[in-house]
Amino acid sequence: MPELPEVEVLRRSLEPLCCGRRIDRAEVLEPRLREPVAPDFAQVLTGRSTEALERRAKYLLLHLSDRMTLMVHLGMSGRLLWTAQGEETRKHDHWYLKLDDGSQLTYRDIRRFGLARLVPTPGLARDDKLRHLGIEPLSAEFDGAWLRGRADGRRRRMKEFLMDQTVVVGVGNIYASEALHCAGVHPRRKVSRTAPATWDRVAEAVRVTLERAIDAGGSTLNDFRNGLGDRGYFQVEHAVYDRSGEPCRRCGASIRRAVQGGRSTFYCPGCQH
DNA sequence: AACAAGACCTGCATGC
DNA sequence: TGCATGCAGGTCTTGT
Repeated sequence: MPELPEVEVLRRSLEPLCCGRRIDRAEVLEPRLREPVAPDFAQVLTGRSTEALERRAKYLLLHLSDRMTLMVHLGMSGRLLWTAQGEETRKHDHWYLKLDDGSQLTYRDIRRFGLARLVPTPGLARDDKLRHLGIEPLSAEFDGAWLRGRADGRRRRMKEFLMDQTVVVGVGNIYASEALHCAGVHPRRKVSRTAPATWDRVAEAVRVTLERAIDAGGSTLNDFRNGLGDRGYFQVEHAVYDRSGEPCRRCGASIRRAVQGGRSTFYCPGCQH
């Protein structure tokens, strides 16, 4: 579910609600996430205050007092939900924080592919999850020349290349398909010897696609919600994702589904080359 | 070294 | 109604 736009939408919705508060209480209900939630999770969090909520790639970084950061990844089905008052916990609620205004931040994740890890803030950039991450696609340094430099001499295909988090972060299965359609580039195209002008189109398409998705509140296929439980609406603007058999809005050809790297890829055979 | 395939987990849609 | 199969937004490890 959550690629860069969804995580950014979540960050923006939560930031004003849960920063600048004291954590009165924390509780872990189910520690078995992708990696076990640390035994001292609740104890470390309790009493600290929340200072800022940052996003790096698909990770949320809740910076706390006393140089501690809570790093959260939503996996495929994770949600962070803010409620003005404490709520009964439900099935698949794995941990929650109670803040000093009576509000509550709950982590819910049906598939438990998510992650919640406490990391000392000074060493954050060297954390093994963050250390190898590539460039932020919405940063000023991200452009066609940068992508081309990373692709140099490789035989990889375009879609796998864009989804490689050590190259550029935040692009997952939906937005790789969408951005490549926007750029008119076939997902199976090899990255080697791709013309500079094509790289410029790809980089611009990634940027524009992600920004539009953020503006639309992200894509809600099944379960994505922002911090307030609201759906996103970018899925209705999808050009190719989950539209196999439907006509391309640009050229009218029938959208195709293929399997690439074990994942569904959607593309238009008429206008992607 | 690069790449595909499998693993992790639950729920849902589909077909018999 | 039940049961079996395949599929889902992401990493991470294993095997070729």
